Amino acid sequence: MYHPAHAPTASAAIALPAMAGKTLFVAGEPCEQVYQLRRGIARAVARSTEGDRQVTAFFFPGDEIGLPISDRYRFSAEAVTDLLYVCRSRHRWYEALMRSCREQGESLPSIVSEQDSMLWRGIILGRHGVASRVSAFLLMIAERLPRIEERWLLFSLPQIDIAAYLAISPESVCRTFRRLREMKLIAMPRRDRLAILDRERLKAVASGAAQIG
Amino acid sequence: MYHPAHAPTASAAIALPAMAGKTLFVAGEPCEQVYQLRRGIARAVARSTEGDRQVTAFFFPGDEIGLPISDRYRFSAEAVTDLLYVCRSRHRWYEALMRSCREQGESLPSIVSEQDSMLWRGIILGRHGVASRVSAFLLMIAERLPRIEERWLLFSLPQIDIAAYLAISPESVCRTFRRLREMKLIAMPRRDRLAILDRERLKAVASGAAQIG
DNA sequence: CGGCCCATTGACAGGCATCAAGTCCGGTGG
DNA sequence: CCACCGGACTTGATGCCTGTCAATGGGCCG
Repeated sequence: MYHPAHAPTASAAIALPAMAGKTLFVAGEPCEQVYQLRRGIARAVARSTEGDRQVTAFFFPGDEIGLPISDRYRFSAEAVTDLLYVCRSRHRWYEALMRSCREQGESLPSIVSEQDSMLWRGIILGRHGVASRVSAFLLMIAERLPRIEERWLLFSLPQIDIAAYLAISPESVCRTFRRLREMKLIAMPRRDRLAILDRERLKAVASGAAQIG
Repeated sequence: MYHPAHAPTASAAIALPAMAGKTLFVAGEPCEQVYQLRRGIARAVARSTEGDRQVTAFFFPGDEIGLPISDRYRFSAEAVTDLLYVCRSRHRWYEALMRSCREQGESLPSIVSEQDSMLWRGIILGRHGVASRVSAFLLMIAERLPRIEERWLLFSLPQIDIAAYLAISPESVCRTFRRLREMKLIAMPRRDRLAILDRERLKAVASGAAQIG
């Protein structure tokens, strides 16, 4: 059915749909709701003053988007694929937070999860070399992509969004995918199919220890 | 006496000293304490598997370091300059969190602060061009550096650490500083003195709208 | 005074962004 | 069913940026 994430889930609620490309909320708006993703992939988008658009995070089923820890959203959220999601009010989210805080012995998993995604992007962007960034990215999201069969994952992210996330050009993303395919580290028979063939060597590339091509 | 920052402050406690370079805590250790900085500058350091060292954040007086939202520290913390700091136990921090949460109408400023620092680094690293990164960095920290007189700030960060934060080479940091000086956007008569001479143009460079040299 | 670390400057090579075409694919309408 | 179209992906050629290496300068401390 659906599978229980680390954050408390109001599973009785009916999930709402959103089409690919739709904006869930915009940075700067007062945050009255927190969104929990049930199906599909969403992205966090930051726009600086001059049209400079960056994708700062991707969200997957189970993730909570737009935690109301501040009074306003700190990024915009958009649907990458078609989505299903549920909303909870700011107030109810806080009640759940307090409860889970007491029960789980003083830790705040939902907040850690959001923070990790930001910390991770910083660390990936801190690496030098396109191959390193792309490989690290693949290893990161491979764990969250839905599995089709044996080793095939449903990989429905446009390269454009990957490029905006990794702060490299779409052409470089494409070229790097090709090299990784040629080296048999990954397989991508179709646009939306991915398989990690050699996790160890991919890790080596991600850490900068191994070269490409 | 008791001076209400965004996070409750136990100002009666005697501040502890730490020499420049000392490690406050190491990533992965269970976090039993949260550190509040009173004086000096500290850095967050992330090490990936293979000696790859990145500075993921800088901390300034008033900041809390190592929030125990997880059960283990997610980065290491080191003193950049000589420090004064106070410690609070995990448990007392949670009590204060709960209290401030109720009083301040459901928002968590200390957590927002930590998250913002990570979000910001990601956005700065997402920009292309060394000039852009350095300028954005200067604008960001200028607001937190202690003021000596009129427009002079005490700028006690080694360029090595700036380079590790911005994920560029120390040489590039140095060259960019020189160009910014030549363009009269900033002034640095000494290693540890900084003045922002033309904030608007510096913003233009940071956003990528203006070129350098 | 000497040693060390950091900052500085120059020369050079390589990587990646950019520009420009061309291809593939799904969707739409005839 | 097919022709068309637009967006995303692919591929190649080119130039700039920036990392790297190397050497020098400068401040601090012992």
